[in-house]
Amino acid sequence: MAGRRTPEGLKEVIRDYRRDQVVAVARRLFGERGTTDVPMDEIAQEAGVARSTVYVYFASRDELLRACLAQMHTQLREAIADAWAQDATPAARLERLIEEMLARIDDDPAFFRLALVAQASPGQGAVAVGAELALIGLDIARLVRDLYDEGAVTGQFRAMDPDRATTLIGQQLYGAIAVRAGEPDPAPRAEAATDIARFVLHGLSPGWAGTA
Amino acid sequence: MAGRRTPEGLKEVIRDYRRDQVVAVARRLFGERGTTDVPMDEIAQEAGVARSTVYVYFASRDELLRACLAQMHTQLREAIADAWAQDATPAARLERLIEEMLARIDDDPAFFRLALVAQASPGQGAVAVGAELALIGLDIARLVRDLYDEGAVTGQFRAMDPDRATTLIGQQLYGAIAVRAGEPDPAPRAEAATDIARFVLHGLSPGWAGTA
DNA sequence: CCCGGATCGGACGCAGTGTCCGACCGGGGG
DNA sequence: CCCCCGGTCGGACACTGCGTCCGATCCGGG
Repeated sequence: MAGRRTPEGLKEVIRDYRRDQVVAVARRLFGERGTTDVPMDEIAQEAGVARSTVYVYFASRDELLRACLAQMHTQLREAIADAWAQDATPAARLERLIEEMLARIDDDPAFFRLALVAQASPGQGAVAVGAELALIGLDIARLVRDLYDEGAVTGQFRAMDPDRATTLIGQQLYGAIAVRAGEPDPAPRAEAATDIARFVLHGLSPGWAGTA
Repeated sequence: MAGRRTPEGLKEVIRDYRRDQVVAVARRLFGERGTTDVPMDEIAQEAGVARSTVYVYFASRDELLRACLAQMHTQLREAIADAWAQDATPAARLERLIEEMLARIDDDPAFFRLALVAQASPGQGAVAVGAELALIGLDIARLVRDLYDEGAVTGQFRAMDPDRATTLIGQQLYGAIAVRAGEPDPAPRAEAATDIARFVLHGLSPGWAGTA
C-alpha cells in the first residue's frame, strides 16, 4: 500500500469526502429539526446527491445517524486530547477538560443535544447508536478517572472509591453538558467552566467564596 | 354544579379512568421500545380499545406522549412534596430530595430515560413536550433554590450567586438522574443518595472522607 | 472508441399516521 | 315498551416516508 494506489486511494478519498458531506448536512438538519422529522429526501437534496445514492453510503437512517455521532465523537476526542497535555495539576486539567467540552457544545449545540437524546433512547437501532455515544462516555470517564487518581494520591482530593468518584464527577459533567446544550443563551464559557470546576472541587462548602 | 351532576361527573370519571389506562400502557411501551417504534395500533390493542378511540382521547401521538409526561410529572411532584416537610436542615432536605427523585426513577427507569430524551429533542411537537418537562425542571429548581438560600443565610453553604448555585446543583441532579435511568443495575438507592448529597455539599475537598 | 463503476431518478411495496363514517351497544327518558 | 344518543368499534381512506430495485446516464481511463 505504499503509494502505488493513486486511483484506488483517490476514490477512497472522494468517497469519504462525499460521505462526510452527507453527514455534515444530516447533522445540521437533525440538529435543527430532530432525527425523526427530517426525510431522507431532504438530506439527499441538501447534500446534492440522489436519495438512492445516500443509501449506497448508509444502509439506513439509523446508520446515518450513527455516522453523525461518530463524527462528533471524533471531533470531541481530538479536541480534548489536544488540550490534555497542557496542564499539570489535576484541578487545572479538570477545568481544561470542562472548558473543552463546553467549547465543543457551543460549536454545535443543537446536534449535541440530540446526541444526548440518542444515547438515552431505547429501541433496537438505538442499541448501536447508544454504543456510539457510550464510547464518548468511556473516553471521558477514563480521563476523569486518571485525573481523580492523581488528585487523590497527592492528597488534593478526598479519598473515596475511584469508581464512585468518577461517576459523581461524570454526572456533574453530563448534567452541565446537557443543561448547556439546551440553554438558548448560555453563560460565557470560561466563566462557566471555572464555576463547574470549582463546584466539583468544593461543592457548597463554605470558605471557598473567593475567586481562588 | 353542586352535586346534581352524578351522571356527568361519573362519565368524567370513567373517561379519565380509561384515559389514564391508555396513558399507562403507552408509558410502558414507550419506555420499552422508544416513542417512535411503537405503533398506535399496538397501544390501542394493548389498552383494549380501538385505535380510533385513542384518537378520541388524544389528538395525536405527540399529545399522547405529552399526557404520559404529565402523568409522570404529577407523580414526581407529589412524591417530593410529601417528603419535603419531613426534614429540617438544608443538607437533610437535599438528601431527601435526591433520594425521592431516585425512587421515582427506579419505579419506571425506562420511561424516565425517555422523558429526558423528550426534553432535549427539537422539532415542532417537542416544543410542547419540552414545556411539560421544563415544568418539572422548574418545580425542582424552585425547591433547590429555597434549599440553597436557607443554607446560605445560615452559613452552612458558601455564598455565591443563588441562580448559579441552583444551576450547579441542578446539573448534578440532572446528571445523576440521567445516569441512573440508563444504568441497568444501579447502586442501592439510599447509598447513592448519600453519596450524591455529600458530593454536592463538599465536592472533592479533602477532609471529608469520613461517613459524616 | 468503448468499458465499467458511480450516480441519477423514478417506480415499487410496505408500514404507520390521522381522518372519516357507518354499524353497534347499552342505558336513560319518553 | 321502544327510541334515542353518546360512546365505541372496526375498517376504509389518503398521505407520507422508508428502503429496494432497476434502467438510464455520466465520466474517466484503457
